[in-house]
Order: sequence, then C-alpha cells, then structure tokens
Amino acid sequence: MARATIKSIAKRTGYSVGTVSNALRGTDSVKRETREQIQRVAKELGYRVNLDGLKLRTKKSYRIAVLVGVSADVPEEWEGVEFTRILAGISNALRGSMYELSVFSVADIDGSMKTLQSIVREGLADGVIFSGTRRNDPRIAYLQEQDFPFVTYGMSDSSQPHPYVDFDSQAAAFDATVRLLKLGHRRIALINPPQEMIYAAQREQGYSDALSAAGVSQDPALVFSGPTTAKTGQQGFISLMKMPDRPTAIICANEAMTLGVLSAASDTGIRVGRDIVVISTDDLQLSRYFVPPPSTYYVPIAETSHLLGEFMLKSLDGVDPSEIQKKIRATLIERQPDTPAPEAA
Amino acid sequence: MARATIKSIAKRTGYSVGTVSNALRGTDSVKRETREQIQRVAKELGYRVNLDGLKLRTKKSYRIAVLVGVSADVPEEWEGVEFTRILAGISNALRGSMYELSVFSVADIDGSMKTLQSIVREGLADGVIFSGTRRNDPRIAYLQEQDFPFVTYGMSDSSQPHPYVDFDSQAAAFDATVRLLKLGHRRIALINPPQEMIYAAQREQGYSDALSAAGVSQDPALVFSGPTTAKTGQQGFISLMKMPDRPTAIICANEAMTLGVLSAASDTGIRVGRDIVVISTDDLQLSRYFVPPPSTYYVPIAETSHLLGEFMLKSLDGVDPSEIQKKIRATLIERQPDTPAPEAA
DNA sequence: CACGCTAATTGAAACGTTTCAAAATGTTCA
DNA sequence: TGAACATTTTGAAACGTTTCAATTAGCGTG
Repeated sequence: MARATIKSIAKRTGYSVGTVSNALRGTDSVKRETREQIQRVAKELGYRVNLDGLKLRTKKSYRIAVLVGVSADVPEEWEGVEFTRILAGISNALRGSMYELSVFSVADIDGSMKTLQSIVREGLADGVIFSGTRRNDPRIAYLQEQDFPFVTYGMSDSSQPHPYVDFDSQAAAFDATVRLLKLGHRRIALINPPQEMIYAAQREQGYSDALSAAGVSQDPALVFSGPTTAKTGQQGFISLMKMPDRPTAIICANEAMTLGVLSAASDTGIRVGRDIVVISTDDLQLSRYFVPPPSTYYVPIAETSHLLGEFMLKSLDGVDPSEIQKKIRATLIERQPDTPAPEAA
Repeated sequence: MARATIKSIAKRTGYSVGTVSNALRGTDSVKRETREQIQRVAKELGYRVNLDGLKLRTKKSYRIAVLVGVSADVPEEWEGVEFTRILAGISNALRGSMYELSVFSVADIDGSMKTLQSIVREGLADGVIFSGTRRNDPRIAYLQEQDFPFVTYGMSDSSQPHPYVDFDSQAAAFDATVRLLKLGHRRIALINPPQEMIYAAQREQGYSDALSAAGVSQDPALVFSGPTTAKTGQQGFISLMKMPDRPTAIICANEAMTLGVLSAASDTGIRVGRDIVVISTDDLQLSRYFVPPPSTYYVPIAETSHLLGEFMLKSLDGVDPSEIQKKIRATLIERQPDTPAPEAA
C-alpha cells in the first residue's frame, strides 16, 4: 500500500540506493542490464519519484509560476475571462513533465514585479509565464538580468531575444483596416488598450500602416484607449460618437470591448451593421452570440496556451531563446455581410 | 543571503534544533523566554519554514486541490468564465496559511472522480474544493467515506453534513418567478442545467413553488435544459418559440445562457423587453452590457470564493462540518422596466 | 544534603532523494 | 601473472524538518 521508494526498490533488487537512483534517472554509469532490471522493477511497483525529497535535495522547486492579473480596482469588470483556458493549456503541456503549475494572482505591474522578485529570490519557482508585455517592460529586464527562465504571452521590445508566444495583432489590425478601407470607409476608429502595452502598439501600427498604404490620413482622435473591459468599449463608443465627423467603422481590440461598444450603440439607437461597422480582434468564440454578431479575428487559445507550456519546458531544458518564439496568425471569421460606408452605399 | 533555516537559528541562539523547532511551532514544552527569544531571532533572520523539508517529514502535502472543469467536448464554448475569480478568492483566503493552491483540470464527472481518487490515494493534497455538485454525488460519498477534507461550491443531498458555500438558487428562482407572475405572466419558461445538478434542481424547485403558490399550473415543456453555455440558451429559445403557446417570459440560469437567448431572439426578430421578458440568475456583472441588459440576481463571487478558502482551512482545522456551511442570498439588479405580459398590457 | 519530581533541553533518527569519493569488480596488455 | 586502467557499485552525507526517548537542570521536601 505504501508508495514505492528508491529504498524499497533497492531492497527488492539487491542494489544500493545510489545505484537505483542513478539507474532510474538513466545515468550511463550504470550497466545497461542493471538499469533495465531496476527500471522494470520500478515500473512493476508503480514507482513515482517523491517530489519533496527531490526538491529538498536538489533545491530546485520543480514549479512553474503563472502570473494572473486580477485587477483590484475594477473587481466587477469582466476581465481575464480567457484565463481558465490559458491555464488549462499550460497545465496540459506540463503534464507528465514533473513540473507543477502554481498560480500567482497579481493586481498590477508593480505587484507583478514584486511577485517576480520574491519568486526569483526565494526560489518559489524554476520558471515563470506571464502576459501583458509592455514597452520597456521592467519585468523582462529583471528576469533577463537574473538569468531566470520565463516565457511571455506577447512579444516585447527587449533587445535580447526571449521565449514568447504571441498573437499577431499587427497583421490582424492591418487586415481589418484594409478590409474596411476597401468597403469605402475612411473614418475608421480603433478602441485599443493603452499604448504602453506592446500588443496595443502593434495593433495601432497595423492600423496605421493600412491607412497610410491607402493614402488615408490618420486622425489621432479616432484612437480611444483604456483597459480591456466592456466599460472601455462603452465609453469609447460614446466619446467617438460625439465627434463632429463620426467614424463609420470601429475596430475593437477584444471581445469585452466589443460587447461594450454594442451595448452603448444599442443605448444610443445607432444601428450596428447599418450606421456603423464593428470588427473585433482577439476573438474567443464568445462574440458569435453578440447582438449583432461581429466579424472577428479568431485566436486559437488552446494551442496558444499549450505552446506557452511547451516553450517553458524547452527553455528550462536550455534551448536557445531565439528558437522558442512563435507568432500566431489570426483567422478571420465573417459573421456579417460587410457593410459599406454609408456615403459609399 | 542563504535562507535562514532551523539549523542556522539553532547555531545563532545556541539552542538545539529540536528546541528551535518546538519553539517556532509554539509548543509549550519550551520555556516561554526561550521561545520568545527564538521567535525573535527567527523574525530578524526572516525565517520561513521550508515546505519541502516539512512535507517530507510530516508526509502532509500542505496543498489544497481545486478541481476546475474544462470540458473537452465543447472546447469552444464559453464556459467556466468565473473561474479566474473563484481561484483568486480562494488564493486570497489561503494567503499566509502555509497551504498552497493546486489546480486540477478535469473534463467531466468521471474524470473528476478519478482525479479525486488519485489525490486521496497518492496524498496529492490535504483537502479539495470543487463545484457542480450533483444529486447523489459519488464524489461526496467517496470523500466522506475516506474521511478526506473537502468543501463544495454548491450544497448536496448527502445525509451527512459537509462544508459548503452555496448561492441560494431556489430563493432567487422563487423571487424571479413571483416577480413575473405579478406582472401578469402565466407562461414562464426556465432554461436550466440538467436536473442531476443540485443547483438546477433547487432552481426548478423555487420556480415550481412560486407557480403553485400562485395557483398556476406548471407545464413541463417550459423547462429546457442543457449545459450552462450560450449555445444552450440559443437552442432553448428556438425550441421554446416553436411551441403553440409561447412563453412570455424566460428565466435563465446564468449569463452565458442569457446571452444565447438574446442572440437567438435577435436572430428571430423577437423583441426582448416587449415580446418577451428575460431574467437571469447567477449574474457576474457581465450581463449589464448585454443588448438589452436583463434584470438579474447578482452573486458576489469575490466573497463567495473567499469563503471557500476560509471554510477549507477551518475544515482542515477540525471544525465541525455543520458549522461551516453558508448559503448566500442573491440580490436583484434591475436593469429594465418590468415588462408586463403582452395579454395583460 | 540527597531524593524525587517536574520542567526544559538535547541528540539522533527518519522522511526520499542526489551526489560523489571510495571501493569493488572486470578487462587489457606487457 | 600482475600492473594499469576502465567500468560498475557502494556507502555515507546532505537537504530542512519533526518527533521522541533520553538527558540535564531546577526545585521543593523530608
């Protein structure tokens, strides 16, 4: 009934604990036959290494920290919805690897910096995964300086390469903008997270590139920014609609913002799909139920988050950072007949 | 730089490791002065117990398992949204307690049963928290039989009391139904999870009680059930609207279902708030952005989930199960002028 | 002052693992 | 044959903690 241990295997096979330990880890200082015999017995007995003993001895934590932002200031806003899936994906990737997952909830960037420092200093984890990378991100600088393994969800502007998985916001925003331009829209708004977030900057870049490629001058007033919540979408919409020459199309950074826009549109009686077009990036398959359902750029979150886990393991294995980076292209999901700009119609 | 250990404190104070260990745990076999001195030094040195050594010695895991359902069959459906907040709440409650949180993702009830068995058998955790309790829940029976500490989110029909935190679905459903009846509605539909879920049964009970109290006969065809997803709401709505005498009001179990209903209503051109009333229970403050925003019964998820953590700790402390149970009353959030039943209007 | 008792402290073992110097065993070659 | 070397195995220590039998100190009592 008691779990098999190295000692019990040693007794059973007649070898010493040292040999058994080496054999189980596949060290080649152990003769092949011996090793195979020991491994066979271990399997029979259902041996599984005891992490506590291992950790105690090696001083490794065998733990991957995942930072999740639970903002204290907007506790009641809809945020971080996708986190369950991200966690599930990472957890799947780690399965069978001896590494465990630990969730650290952090309130803001200062909080996450502090958390990271204590993780590094107190050895709370061997590696860390986090998202929401910023320009000049102090967390990335710190971790690189400390030579501590990490993977980010979102690339960064760091000069040194580091492992990341990213969704190509720039390409999606470019596509979305081009699409709207082709339909005759000229006043295209963007509701985006604050510029200090890398992916916000990328998105704006794509948007901007598309506009200038089409020779349309960009109006800075058409970019509204705030946290990725429905409330921001709502406020953005109201503010944009107060402009003397309103936009005829809006690109939203994510579904929460889109929901807020649709809500505000309904409140003000502006008909989405007729008076204005709304497109969203970062779709998670929730917006298909919105009224009306917007066309979106879909992110395969399951694969994406699985990759985060895989990359973490590779990084821990010493794989070169530049080899564990991936940018994921979004795919367009059309949910509405494309509405031309009112004046073009 | 190296972390303070019992040994280093022993050296520093001149006492033996045994005494230091006892002193730090506050055993009263240690003289008060000695104990205080040792604790003072420990504090100075920033001593924090090493969990690995502790676990190895005591064979306790100092870990709380949280089961989270990530259904494999509907990967792309919007489900488990609230999980981030639940996790954050539990994590806050556990902070400072020496217990760590571990997330186990499970696909279905069989999966969670297996996971529980391995947690119990292999000592992966000292206690477990899970939700989605069912009638005759095999997990509860198993854990009680094994005398393994657990807290459920949702009460159960078990004859033996166990710790739980629950949202009073029955009261909310009763309230909601009474409210609609007062407005003249007679054909009131309920979109609910499957009956085997305790909270679904409770909700239906409240609904049913309100109807019979008002002398309105219940039509079983008005209850539609399925998983708590938007898709279910959508399908439910379509199916209900095919009936010869359609309902004039719908009560939805949660926001996801409500979203599906609103989506389907919009598709079919039925005007919510005029042709039909939609009310939701289990509000998480997302539905305020729905089009149109429904009145709801709000669940304070932060407190609720904090309680889950607290109760777990109490249970581990040996507090009597019957003292750690709590039913939380939902509060009504009115987002729409109440619409009378068409025929009553 | 010695005895017996209680209160306080010690020392060593144990939990499961890795690591590494030392010992044992095998092999090759002159 | 035996020296030299290579391969394999062993034994003990160490990681940080708790536990508990054994020891020591302190104190009142006869």
